[in-house]
Amino acid sequence: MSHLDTPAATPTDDTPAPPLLRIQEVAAALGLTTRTIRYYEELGLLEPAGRSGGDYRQYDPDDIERLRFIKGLRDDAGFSLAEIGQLLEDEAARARNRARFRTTSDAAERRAIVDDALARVERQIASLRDKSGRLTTMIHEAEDRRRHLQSHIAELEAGLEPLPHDHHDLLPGSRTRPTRSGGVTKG
Amino acid sequence: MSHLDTPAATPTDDTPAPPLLRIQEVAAALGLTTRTIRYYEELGLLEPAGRSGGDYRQYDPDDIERLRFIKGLRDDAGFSLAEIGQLLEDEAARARNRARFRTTSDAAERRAIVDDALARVERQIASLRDKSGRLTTMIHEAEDRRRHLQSHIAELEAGLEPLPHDHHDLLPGSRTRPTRSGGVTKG
DNA sequence: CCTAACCTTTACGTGAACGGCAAGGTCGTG
DNA sequence: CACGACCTTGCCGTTCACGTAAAGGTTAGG
Repeated sequence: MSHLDTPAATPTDDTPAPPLLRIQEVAAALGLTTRTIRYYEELGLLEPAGRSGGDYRQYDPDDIERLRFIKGLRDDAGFSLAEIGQLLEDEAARARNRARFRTTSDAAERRAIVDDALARVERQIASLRDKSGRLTTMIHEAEDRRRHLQSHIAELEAGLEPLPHDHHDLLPGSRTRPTRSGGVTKG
Repeated sequence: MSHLDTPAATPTDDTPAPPLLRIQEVAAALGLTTRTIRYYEELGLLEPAGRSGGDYRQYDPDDIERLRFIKGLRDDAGFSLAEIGQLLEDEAARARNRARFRTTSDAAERRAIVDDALARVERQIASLRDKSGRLTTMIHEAEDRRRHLQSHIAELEAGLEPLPHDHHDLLPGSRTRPTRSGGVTKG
């Protein structure tokens, strides 16, 4: 066993000892700030795998995954941190349920536990699908506008008269609208 | 009031004179507050169709549509009001372009204007699709978890031994996780 | 052992997105 | 014309999601 490529596995322990990262390494890897990560911990969204002798937070790959998931819910799905807390709490409940599941042998209770887990996951899915569906509607509306423009371009390319047919905006804005020259920057 | 259901169209004007609403009626119809609507106006996101003699804001159906669009971008897509301002500014640019379009007869310029409009709309679509795609990914992950649970239930219903096969979490959380008993409510 | 770079907690500051109140004006119905 | 319900602007307060600085402890390298 001279060609060991993984650091040094004690003979009595064959688990590869996961690499523990410090907070800034995690932050850099995920595009977050250390403050943000500590804030999420303060809210109870995650807890680092461990602490060093000098109380340094130590994060393992699971922590990274969890943080990546949180970031996804925040950026991609646009959930508030409170909502994310709910979703994660459901996950935690699932984990606890699995533990209980393994320690009981009552068939009915097992059934109840799994049913509960299923209900939780389906709530998550419904929540996500709801958002996705409404987003899709908005996309379709935008695509309608694009289709309209493209047919307009086709007319131009054919060298036709641009008869002012109904150009049906999905957004009003025809009647002289706010100039918006300054942008949203408020005073 | 008599049985006049549409206000009163002056004989010289055949456009049906759109119904003008006051701010609270609009707010109630859209599930917003009057404060929110005024705030959006302060940010330049919209401007009421007109004012009454006593400076009351008056909103027409186009305004309602615009507000509904804003609310959609905020709630469904999770955009910030600044981002929404950008998207609306694109819309405003489209409107201005249409005006320019109708006052020019230079084919090349017309082409340029429509091309610009198309580019803007495609930016909007890309922006929305990006969000939608990432959301869809998250849905698939959740569905994977559900499928797994369902197969688990099937096993139980068949009365099988629950051999602890790989239950592959997409979220870690196995290693004793934060209790989260208190919720996210911060002190 | 010394030092720079990193970490810790504590705490106050900030921008976004409103909530809510005050002081006064307007609208419409009796 | 009175009166209640609605509106106006102005301004300060609040919650969320962090930013940032202070005062000190830890870790890795020379």
